[in-house]
Amino acid sequence: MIETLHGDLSRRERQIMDIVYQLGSATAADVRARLPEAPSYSAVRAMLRVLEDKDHVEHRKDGPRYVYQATVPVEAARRSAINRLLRTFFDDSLEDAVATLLDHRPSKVSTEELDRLADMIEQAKQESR
Amino acid sequence: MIETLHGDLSRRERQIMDIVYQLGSATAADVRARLPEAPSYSAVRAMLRVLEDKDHVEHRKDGPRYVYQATVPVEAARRSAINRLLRTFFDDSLEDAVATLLDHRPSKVSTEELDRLADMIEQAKQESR
DNA sequence: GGGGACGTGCTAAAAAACTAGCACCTCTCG
DNA sequence: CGAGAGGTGCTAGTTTTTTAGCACGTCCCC
Repeated sequence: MIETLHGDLSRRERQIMDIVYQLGSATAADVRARLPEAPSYSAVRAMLRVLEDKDHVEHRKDGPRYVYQATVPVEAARRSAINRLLRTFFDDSLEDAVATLLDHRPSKVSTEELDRLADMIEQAKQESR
Repeated sequence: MIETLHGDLSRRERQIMDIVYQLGSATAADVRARLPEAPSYSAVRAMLRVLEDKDHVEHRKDGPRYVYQATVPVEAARRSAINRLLRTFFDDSLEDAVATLLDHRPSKVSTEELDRLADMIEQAKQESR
């Protein structure tokens, strides 16, 4: 059975986890700065504590302050997120997903980038042989 | 400013929207059948009504029953979801995302599929010229 | 035609999420 | 040293989400 990592997070919790993953590690202030319609600082801390309770993040001390990071390594979280995306929006079709990706940000996809993508695919072919 | 479509959904609402997008259209019973730790049928209906209030879904009648579907077309939702994924987990790097995709499901990526992907990239190159 | 299966709308209440505020701790630097 | 700036834990309250149940409508078919 496919279990969606992070599938049971509340709205705020999800927003916070996104930020934590994006930043790699973050203090309560970092998180608050990026939170849409940011609540009180105190509220952010409380939620980080809850997330720690639920084992979604952990903290280390940096001087007086806590620096949080996800307990689940970013690679695993990526996979889970991709799985969800593919399943929800692309009927599990890798091809369709890549098509949308390419189609999606034409300005940002440079020729060099396309070359590297082509290389990656070529290499995947070699490996599957 | 980047606005994350569906970024303000509650936990259940998000789960339901995922199902609605996945199925294309769905009745309350359909949704309930796929909902993790499914609540009562009645609860599901209530939440669909709330989602309709918020304009995230709309319904049409099929005989006696309501068939729901997302108001935001699936293409737009895809883009939004992809944006979020790239930003959160791949530092907006298309390349890294594709790399993870390829790496991700080796068994399911057939040679034929790789060929088609290569074609797509080739075509993107042409167009960017 | 009428009973059952399966719909719906609505309401009220339990549960979860979200929030602010207070008391206290810990660094920094004049 | 000894404020002050900026940390933290906790607790209590509000708001939102999530839920079940009831009253009623509609279709099907025996």
